[in-house]
Amino acid sequence: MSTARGARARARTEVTAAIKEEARRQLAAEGAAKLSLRAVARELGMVSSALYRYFPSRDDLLTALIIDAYDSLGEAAESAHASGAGEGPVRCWMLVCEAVRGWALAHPHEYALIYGSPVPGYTAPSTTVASAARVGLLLIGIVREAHQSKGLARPALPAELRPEARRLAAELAPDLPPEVVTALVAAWAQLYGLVGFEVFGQFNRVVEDREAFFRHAAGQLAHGVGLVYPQAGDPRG
Amino acid sequence: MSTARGARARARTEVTAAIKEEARRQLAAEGAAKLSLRAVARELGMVSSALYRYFPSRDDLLTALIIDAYDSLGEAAESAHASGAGEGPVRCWMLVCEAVRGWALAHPHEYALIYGSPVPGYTAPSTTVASAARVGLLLIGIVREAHQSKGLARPALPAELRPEARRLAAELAPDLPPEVVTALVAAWAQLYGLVGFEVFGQFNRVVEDREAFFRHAAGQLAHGVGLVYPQAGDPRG
DNA sequence: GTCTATAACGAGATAGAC
DNA sequence: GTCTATCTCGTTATAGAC
Repeated sequence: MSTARGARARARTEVTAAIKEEARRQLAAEGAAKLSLRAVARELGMVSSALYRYFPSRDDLLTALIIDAYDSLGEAAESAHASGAGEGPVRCWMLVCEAVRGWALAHPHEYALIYGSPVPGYTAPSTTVASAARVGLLLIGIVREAHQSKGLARPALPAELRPEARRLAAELAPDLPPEVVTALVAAWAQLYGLVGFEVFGQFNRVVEDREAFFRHAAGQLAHGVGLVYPQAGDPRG
Repeated sequence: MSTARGARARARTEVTAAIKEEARRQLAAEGAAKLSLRAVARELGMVSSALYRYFPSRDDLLTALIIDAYDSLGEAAESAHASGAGEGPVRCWMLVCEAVRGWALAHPHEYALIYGSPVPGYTAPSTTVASAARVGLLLIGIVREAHQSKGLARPALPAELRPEARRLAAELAPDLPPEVVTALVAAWAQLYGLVGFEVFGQFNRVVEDREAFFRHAAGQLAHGVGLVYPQAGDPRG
């Protein structure tokens, strides 16, 4: 709010950061279900009641961690996307998918927090949706770029799914063909299936070269939504 | 072991079942992380130490619940598969996928137990692998049937993934083409991505007609592993 | 042999008085 | 912000009923 932030505000953000950092440590050790304000306070040498000046409840601390996790993942995906600017939609798709996987492997407990089992007794407030949508918006943007440069095939769509496809397109990307939006939502879920299986250990003793495996599967997902490698002499400027 | 089981053995299995039932109730209410032997015992009117006659530790109770969940899912998938006998591999694939989804929606907490975030401090013993493999073996069997009746296309496979594909085929299904086995493992993970997103609420306010959406996505997965609808005059007897 | 009950341990959470 | 009394937990040792 003020350009020259006072020492008070600075101290507050520092303590807030320390609380979240310690909470993330506990998340890794005990899981989200056992996250306790008291334990965080003890570890920080504070008294539990003091924490309530920073987070009104345990659930608010959880919400803050969830938003941070979504934003951290979103930033990783966005910077990967930016690094592929001008190299075409397929390349961007791959970079974003690999960024999601890389972030998840580097932050397995935060990944579990946002894409794993729901925390019993906790329901995320709508405050989280903006951060949660970042990767999805990025994927939509990639497909849109391909669509505008005519680099997008039309996936098949059975008649029974046509009403739902129209709904999805109207909700998420009215400028894109409904078949594409539908395929994109499916690919989105499937991407997290691949990542989740690797992060949660389902690929242990099954898949060895997980990076190559993932690269191939992510490429197949791109194909499924209609992304194709740019033709020689493609119309894009 | 004995054909005429005595009253002792019968009582034992009954108490064991009651313990697991109550544990499942707690699983739904509080999550696996907070599953407590004492609470189970209290609810059953027993004393906590008595439970140790049935389960040597809390982790063993958890393991039993995990095996039961895998077996329950496996049975659902297997009976769906059996119901489609003679209707061709694509039909069987769809039936199994829909059975997995149906079971997961009917048992969300048990689904979270086996395919959600790992339980902190718990690592599943190798006792669980046989039950955990049932759905996977079913999918392999479907693909094998298609392969034997020449109803299987060969998916693409980049050179970089060829060694891993050979490893996977040797491990999981030496009689099937490595490209197919690789695509199958990817489809397997992607299937659980679709199911997990629905069960864990990621599709809330996004996908409305989830059954039709899933059916289509599962059909695309079948296509991805090389399954094709039987041709007119297909060579299968 | 098979089970349940009592009691206890060490560790941690929790509620409330001060 | 501190202290304490009272909960919870997993687990074990022991004793006794059937």
